[in-house]
Amino acid sequence: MNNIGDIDSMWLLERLKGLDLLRGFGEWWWEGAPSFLVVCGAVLVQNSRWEAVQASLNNLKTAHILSDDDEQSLDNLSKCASIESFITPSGLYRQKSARLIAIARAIVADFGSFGAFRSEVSREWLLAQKGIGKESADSILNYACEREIMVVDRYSYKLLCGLGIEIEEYEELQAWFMDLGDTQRLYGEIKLAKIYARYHGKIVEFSKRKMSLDTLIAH
DNA sequence: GGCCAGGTGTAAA
DNA sequence: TTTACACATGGC
Repeated sequence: MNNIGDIDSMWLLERLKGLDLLRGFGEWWWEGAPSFLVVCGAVLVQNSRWEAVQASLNNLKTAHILSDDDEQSLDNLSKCASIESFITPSGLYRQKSARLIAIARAIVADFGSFGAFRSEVSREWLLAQKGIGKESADSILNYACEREIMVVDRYSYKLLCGLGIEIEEYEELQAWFMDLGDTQRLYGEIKLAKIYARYHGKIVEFSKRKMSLDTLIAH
């Protein structure tokens, strides 16, 4: 088991520090975030593809359940009996429907509004909701609540595995990448929360395309 | 046809 | 604490 103190890891870290995360290849995820859509997307994307999630979200918008108005969307969803028929494209639709509605109702019950939820919610509260695990919780905290926490996922894990560094434990993997993201503070005016968001997105985009580390660094 | 996708919860050993 | 399995559609 390698760790951040190993020579190979340090070598990698030094090279990745030179990576310009804010330019070149890759897109900003969740343009328009922070939004209640992030909460919905975080659940819908579980074991699914983003393209499928967009189809589900579009169905919910067409049905006038979700819109650009976060408070209205939260209110609408909390009053739904089921959204199964709208979210079939992204799979696991029965449990995702029940869990998303339950989450919306819990937000209303415990915070009263999406705005209050955004500023007051804790990681512990999120993890206590059925259907929200570590990755979904961190996605919501970073993308919807703009907290300084970085999401790690299957791709983050596989990227490091491909380099001979195997870190299975979520928080340990997260700490590894957050150390790296923290070196990007050199971008000054960009908030660290934004840097983490960009970094996670970029890692996924590159990993999906099976690009090498050299390609990642070159872009 | 088989495997995988920006996971999570539950049950059993 | 670890492992196995269900959940379900859609792309390649």
